[in-house]
Amino acid sequence: MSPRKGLDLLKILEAAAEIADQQGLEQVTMASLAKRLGIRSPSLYNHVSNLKDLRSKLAAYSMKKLYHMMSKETVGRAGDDAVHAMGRAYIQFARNHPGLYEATLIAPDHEDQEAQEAGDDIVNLVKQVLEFYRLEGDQVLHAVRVLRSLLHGFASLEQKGGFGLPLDIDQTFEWLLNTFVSGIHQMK
Amino acid sequence: MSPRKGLDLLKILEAAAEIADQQGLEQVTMASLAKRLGIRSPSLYNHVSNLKDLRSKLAAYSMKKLYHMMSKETVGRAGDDAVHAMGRAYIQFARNHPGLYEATLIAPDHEDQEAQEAGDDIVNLVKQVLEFYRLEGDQVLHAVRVLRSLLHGFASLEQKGGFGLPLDIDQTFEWLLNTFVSGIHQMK
DNA sequence: TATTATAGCTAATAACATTAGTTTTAAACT
DNA sequence: AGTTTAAAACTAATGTTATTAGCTATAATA
Repeated sequence: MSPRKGLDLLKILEAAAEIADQQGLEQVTMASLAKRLGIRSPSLYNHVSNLKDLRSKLAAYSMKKLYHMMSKETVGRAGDDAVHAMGRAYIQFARNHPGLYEATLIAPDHEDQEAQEAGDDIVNLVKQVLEFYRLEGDQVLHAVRVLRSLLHGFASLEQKGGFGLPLDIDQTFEWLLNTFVSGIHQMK
Repeated sequence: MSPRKGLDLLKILEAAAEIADQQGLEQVTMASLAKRLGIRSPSLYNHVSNLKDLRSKLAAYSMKKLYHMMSKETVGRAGDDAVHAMGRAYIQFARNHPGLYEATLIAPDHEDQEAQEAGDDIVNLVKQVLEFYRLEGDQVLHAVRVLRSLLHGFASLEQKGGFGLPLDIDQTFEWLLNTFVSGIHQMK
């Protein structure tokens, strides 16, 4: 009836994001995405070069959203308070957007400039928050890695249902953040 | 020329494990596995009921191997020493068997008894190691979750190339374990 | 108004998982 | 030893996927 829908990359990624969050990242296929957009799957190749490219673009899209969430909650805060706020924002994002969170972990294609940058932005944000503690030399970078490991590990295990035990999960998360900050203070 | 090869589930899983470690978990398909075993893919259905079942069985297989590595390195050790040894064993496994490590994270099918048990074994092992610290009440369970989060987060990020920075990764890992144990001591 | 780049389309191919139905062999039982 | 049988292999076929090639129509531009 009407070729030429007003499709652009953003609308495509939003549709992909919905599928990912509702049905899981692996359900984001050229076929399912085309169906949701009301077009035939070969038409998608006018916008992305293949499935891998789509996933890479979705990764960049997701990381930007995550970065936005994290930075929004971190402004006006510092030290332990900022670490807690940032951590909660991270976990909240993973809970609200399970599919997009998965997408943030897609191995960053070294070709893809945009995905690369989005990842760097997040690292720099965390680094900025941890500057507060005035760690020496490389210590800040180690701390960034450790905090990322904690947050990602927690989010990933929670998402996969890895915490089978009937024990308050939010309490665990507070415990986790406290462990980290007390570890940081110790390092000095 | 010769139907009736001496195939059994173990040999099939070993072949699947090789593919996973060499080419990535997503490359473990009915087609590639059959080719490696020298049979046609429909024949695999005499041993597993479908691809999902194969992946679930591979998950159980992987968790058993991981458990074995971890427990082997933990006997005869206690406290901080045991935590470090266990942590190193975990990371070593993820490095030596990237595909199998991915497989340990396959969402445990609630049907699959064996995968369930293998997961419980690991949790119990970690718990046993942390009993040393004589934490109160639910604290041990929180600690188990936090340690798992740390280890998994680190392994996963390292595997995905998430630590882009040119900074010694083993040093980060020591930092991580130290943070954890110092956090634990703090909790008491 | 004529041109052109592009966003959609259909048709076709190759890879995959899976099912149905068949053959063959190794073991189990007369 | 000879017969039966369950299981492990097979071929053939179906449906889904990603992807490429080539066609068509339309929206923007000249």
